[in-house]
Amino acid sequence: MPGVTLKTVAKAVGVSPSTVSNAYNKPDQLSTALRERILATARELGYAGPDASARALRSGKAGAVGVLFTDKLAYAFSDPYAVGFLAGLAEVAEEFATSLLLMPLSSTDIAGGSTAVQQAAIDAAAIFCVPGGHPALDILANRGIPAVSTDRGDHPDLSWVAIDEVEAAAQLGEHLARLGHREVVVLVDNAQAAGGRPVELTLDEVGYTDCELRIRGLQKAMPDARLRIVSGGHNAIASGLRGAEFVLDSQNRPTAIVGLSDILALGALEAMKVRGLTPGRDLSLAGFDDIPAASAAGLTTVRQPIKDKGRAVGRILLDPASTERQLLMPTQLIVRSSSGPAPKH
Amino acid sequence: MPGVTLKTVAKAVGVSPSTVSNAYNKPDQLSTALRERILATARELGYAGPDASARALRSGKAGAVGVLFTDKLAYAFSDPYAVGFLAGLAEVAEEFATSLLLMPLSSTDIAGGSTAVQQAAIDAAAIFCVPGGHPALDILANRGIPAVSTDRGDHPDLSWVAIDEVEAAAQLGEHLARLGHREVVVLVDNAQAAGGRPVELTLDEVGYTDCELRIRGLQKAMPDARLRIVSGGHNAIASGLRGAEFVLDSQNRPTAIVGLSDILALGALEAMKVRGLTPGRDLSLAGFDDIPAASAAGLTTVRQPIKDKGRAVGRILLDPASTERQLLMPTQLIVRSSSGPAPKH
DNA sequence: TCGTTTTTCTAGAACGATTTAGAAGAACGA
DNA sequence: TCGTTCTTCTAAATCGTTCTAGAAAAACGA
Repeated sequence: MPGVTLKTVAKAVGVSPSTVSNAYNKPDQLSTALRERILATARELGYAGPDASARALRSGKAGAVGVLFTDKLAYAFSDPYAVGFLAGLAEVAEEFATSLLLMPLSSTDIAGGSTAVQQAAIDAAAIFCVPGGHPALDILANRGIPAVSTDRGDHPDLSWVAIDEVEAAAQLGEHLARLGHREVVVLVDNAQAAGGRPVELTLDEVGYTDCELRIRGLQKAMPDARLRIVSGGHNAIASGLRGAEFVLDSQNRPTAIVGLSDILALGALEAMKVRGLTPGRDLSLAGFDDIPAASAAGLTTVRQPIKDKGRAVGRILLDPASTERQLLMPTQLIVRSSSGPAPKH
Repeated sequence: MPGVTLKTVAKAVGVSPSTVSNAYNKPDQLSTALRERILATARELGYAGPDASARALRSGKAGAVGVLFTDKLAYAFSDPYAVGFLAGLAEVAEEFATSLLLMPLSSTDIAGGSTAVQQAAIDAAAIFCVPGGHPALDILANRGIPAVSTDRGDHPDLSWVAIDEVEAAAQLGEHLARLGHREVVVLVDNAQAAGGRPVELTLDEVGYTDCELRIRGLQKAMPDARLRIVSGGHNAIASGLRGAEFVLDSQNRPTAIVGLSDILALGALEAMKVRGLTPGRDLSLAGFDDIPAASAAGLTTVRQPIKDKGRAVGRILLDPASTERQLLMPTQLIVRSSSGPAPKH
């Protein structure tokens, strides 16, 4: 068994371990000749450089920021919105030669303490659409790991990069109200419905803070409308489809459906297609996020600068020069063909 | 300065550090009463559980697998194909409560030794479309980290999950040959052209093993055709656009363009649109991968089961029960409207 | 020439846990 | 009652670095 360590190399060259360490980390602390000799010997011995864990332990820097995602990791990748965030974050991470640690958020065994959030060797964390009271957040706080969330939290000292959810949703609500919609169904991401059949929820049951705020925004802008909240499962096309089916095949059809993400709205769009309903004429449909597919589908939606959001989170986390701790990003209502006047009856 | 460690807790409870460690890791090694007492005291002191780096150092397990991506990380997220791979991999990682470490592949400072690949605390690595002789691969090998590649390597003992690149491309080549195409341009991902103007390359200059193999496959199936290799930059829509512009605006237009990824082909599609060219009639266009957008665009392409590829890589890396080390995945030629008979002149 | 600064290198103590081997006491069967 | 087997807990070594303080040698200024 070899087990070539820094010590091995040091002995082979005939210097102290500190010197070998310096050869790797502080090249200006030793003569070039010696450094070359050390590096050469290291190569010869098959030494792959300082061990990552040991270095992390001693120096206190892991060289990675953690990313905490809603729900299952696999789901995150099926939403271009989440991917866009990641792309922005990755851009900054790359700039600072930092890795991104994607941690699964499995809720089992939290008490025992062997979740990824606890195991993870990270210097900081980006929190993407994680519901307010999630235990993982407490764990992070406990570990003293600086974190930036994509939702405005309750604590005034928490960092975030977010949008004004209420206002953004209100813009959309006004648009729909002006078009005469009074019967509206809001499609949300919800774990309860993940198993099989869609469920109708109350505002309290919604869970995600941002979803709740968006619904409040809609309510604010459409005081005369009846809002129903429905979920067909996690944030995925199929969930939107199921949720919309449930609604469209029921007795009291709404005149408008709002997906709280474009992905959900696109699922609803499929359900409409199957039933021969034309969006914007027979029924209005709107989404949230403005992912690329939304424009192709002619979906009315609320655009958020998601990649910028990712970049901003990255900057706060990694750039010492960045002093901003809380950032409100702009949103924009994008009206397309999927929304139109409510049909008279 | 607090610095609550395992020792602190041990002292507070009045037991040895080992016992506290066991309370977290081996609950059956101590009485339930004591364990509860330890956990309670830990909570009280604000101890967040065993330090990740220290644990990783001592136990030799980091609880994370690294992911090595072509080019810039940010680029990876703009290709649904890469994202699909990640989704499959994440699914398995989640199952094994393992995190995913996305490492930037910046090529600077390789000699010095402070690249992410060296810094990273990982147990294994997934290698996605990294060119054959890349230094990062040597580093991994040196560190003794088990790795699985998405390309068949040269070494017989390297693990991989791949497709038969030559055969897959040959299928497409036959299709085009049958349609009478003799003048073909192949669009490839290439760093040389990243700066600005598109370049025409020889087969030797292509670099990525899989790209090279695909071109060979095309050549094999179209022995009578003249193949030109062109790149407009990295793997992105804009590069495909630039590459196609270069080709379409030149003297000798081809009758068919093959993008070695759908993303590149979609870029070419845009260039065609601008010029009023109808795909499949004025000029044939084909891609590779079959990403979701390809079907929407009517793009002829070669489908690979990318999510399965990710899952398979994950299994080999994480599942001790998996014995398979080398896996060939099936591919399928998907003919859509973007390819048609070569126009006579 | 002699003190002073700079360069180059080293000793030894952390960093915060896990592991191995084994001690002390309780429980057990005869 | 005595030996044996569990159960419960501990002491000490170890993982592979980096860091702090400082020593030895070289270079410098006057």
